[in-house]
Amino acid sequence: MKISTRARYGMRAMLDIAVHSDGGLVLLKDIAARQEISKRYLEHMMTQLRNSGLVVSERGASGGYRLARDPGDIRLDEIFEALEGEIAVVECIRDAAICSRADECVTRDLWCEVASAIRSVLGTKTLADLKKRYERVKEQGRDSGRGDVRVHSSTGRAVK
Amino acid sequence: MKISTRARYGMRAMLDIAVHSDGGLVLLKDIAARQEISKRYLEHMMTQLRNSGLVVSERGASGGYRLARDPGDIRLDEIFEALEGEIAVVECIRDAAICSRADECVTRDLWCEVASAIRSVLGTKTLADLKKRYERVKEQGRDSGRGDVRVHSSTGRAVK
DNA sequence: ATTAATCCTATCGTTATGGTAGGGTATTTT
DNA sequence: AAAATACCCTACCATAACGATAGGATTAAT
Repeated sequence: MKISTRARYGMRAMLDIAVHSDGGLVLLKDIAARQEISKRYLEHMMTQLRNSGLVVSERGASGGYRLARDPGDIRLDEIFEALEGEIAVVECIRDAAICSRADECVTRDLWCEVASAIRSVLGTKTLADLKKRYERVKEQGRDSGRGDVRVHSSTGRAVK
Repeated sequence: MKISTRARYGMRAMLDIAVHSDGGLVLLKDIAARQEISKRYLEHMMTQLRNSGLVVSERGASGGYRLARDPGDIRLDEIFEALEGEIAVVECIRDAAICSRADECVTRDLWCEVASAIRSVLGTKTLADLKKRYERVKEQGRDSGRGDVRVHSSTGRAVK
């Protein structure tokens, strides 16, 4: 169970637009450069995001992308599902031959709970929240960059 | 983002063993028949579960499988990870070139939250819980089986 | 020895993933 | 008008994962 690069790159691209658009358009070229993602590959993700109505594009010279809505109005599960498809689906929804089995139903309920749990993380946050977090992290990195790194106990990651 | 058949079948197999072993061994053949899964295919999942120390097997005629531990001592995330691999991993954990970027860290934190959410569903339930649920559902099905089908409000599935 | 069970390994077709590429279309700038 | 710029559409490709099947090897009871 992994998160695809499409979802990761796409999420980063959305954040990048939210951060770098000052009301204007953001260039694919610039997103690709900042995020260190192949421009050609990122195009696909932008297409998916556009088809899902999360960004709008303008063509031609000095075209580019911008968010279709206010960052506070774009939930992260929308971004995720645009790139990754429906969250944690179990296919057996309308397969009566399988779903009539009580034990199958029990495990199916479990998978539904898993899907809900994911949605409750991504569905309660917006791009504005992510942007806020980004700015906080960036700020902290600036005034406490002295080389000492605190490590989070459970994840083993650098923290702060 | 889908849950693989391996995980679904394997979880059902574990539940099947929990339900049908009366202290003794459960035959692969019987699990496969009850769960309507190809015996040959289910073998693979049993191998994974055995290698993860969740079931033990006895070979030879009148061999079979049984749970390695008490059902109450087998967490569902253990089963899941045995079949599906580590939950919602992001690969960039020790890739410093990527992780030194503040914005990447922000999205990475998000994926970690997603993983935690999944773990908090599967890690707080045991096979004994699932078995209990199964028996409750089975019980309800027996004394209210009059052809009318109740539909679950949120999932839209038949409950009964 | 026969039988019945798990075990190991290989194979196979299909789909998904990650990524590249060529050429087309729209728009601005010169 | 033409060049430049930027998005857009479609195809392709290599690899890996997925779902499933199969042959034969072990192990142990009868």
